[in-house]
Amino acid sequence: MNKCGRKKYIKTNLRQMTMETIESQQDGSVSDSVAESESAHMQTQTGQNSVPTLAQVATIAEKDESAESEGVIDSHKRREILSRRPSYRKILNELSSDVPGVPKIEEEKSEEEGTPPNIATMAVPTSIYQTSTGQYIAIAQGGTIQISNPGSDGVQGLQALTMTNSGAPPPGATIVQYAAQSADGTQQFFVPGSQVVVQAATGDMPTYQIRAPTTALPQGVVMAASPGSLHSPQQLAEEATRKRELRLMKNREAAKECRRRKKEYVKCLESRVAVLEVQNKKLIEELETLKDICSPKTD
DNA sequence: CTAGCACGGCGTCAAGCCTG
DNA sequence: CAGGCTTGACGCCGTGCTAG
Repeated sequence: MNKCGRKKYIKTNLRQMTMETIESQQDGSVSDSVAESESAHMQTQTGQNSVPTLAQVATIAEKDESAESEGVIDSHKRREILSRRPSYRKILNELSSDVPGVPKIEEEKSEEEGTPPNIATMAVPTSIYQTSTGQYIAIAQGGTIQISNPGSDGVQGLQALTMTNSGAPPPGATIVQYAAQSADGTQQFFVPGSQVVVQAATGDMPTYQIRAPTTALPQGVVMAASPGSLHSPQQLAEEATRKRELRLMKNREAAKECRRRKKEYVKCLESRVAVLEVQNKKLIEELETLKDICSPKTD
């Protein structure tokens, strides 16, 4: 087994091993909502997609281990076996609803982070962005853009703009009318994910690049200013590339978030294991005490 | 010092799930 | 049902540790 394979094997079985540990802790009297919720999900999924039960997965995993030691791995088969566990967020949230003290994974907090609380109370925006000059841009429902300057005692300098295509915009044809002037003379508009859309150098058609706000290095994403007017094969190819880059960027962020949730989930399970081990130990001691009481030695 | 190993993180793909 | 979201799997890379 090469190192990568070993690593992947460990990673693949980490969750399953954790679940087996917990399941061994679970003995009817001591409820374990993690295992319950997971097995519940398993059962629902088994009905739909023939996902094996925990025992089946364990058995198959053992077979996998032996097969892998021989260097024969059917990754596709393993994918099928291990595919589609319930999401960490779902499990943890169910766990937190069952067991007080278990932290919940927030739904989506990326946009709330870094946004002053007083911004949220001034309107009902669908999105809030921050410009390079520290201003906040709130895009309200209906396409109205509100621009504000954060002051020491609240929000100042509220401005409102409308998007040129507000109303019934064609898909993907949003035109930003507000931009901030950056140090290098380009105009920037901030988008979610701590990145900026920068107006690129002049050409036949205005283009935009997605950059990190602190650096001037483009990430190779070129956005057409008016996708609705694409006709030539080159433009179509650029649009396809742009869509792909956007998808990759989103998936990159999603993968990061997923890993963060996974780590949180594993931490939660580990702490739960620790609690249950203590609980189990206490129960065993109690059982021994009761045994001694019920069957005193006859000397 | 260096090769080898273990481990963690990241980007990407693919497939299932969820939701409007 | 289409499109977005979620997550397992895989390959790659960087880092730290250790034996030679």
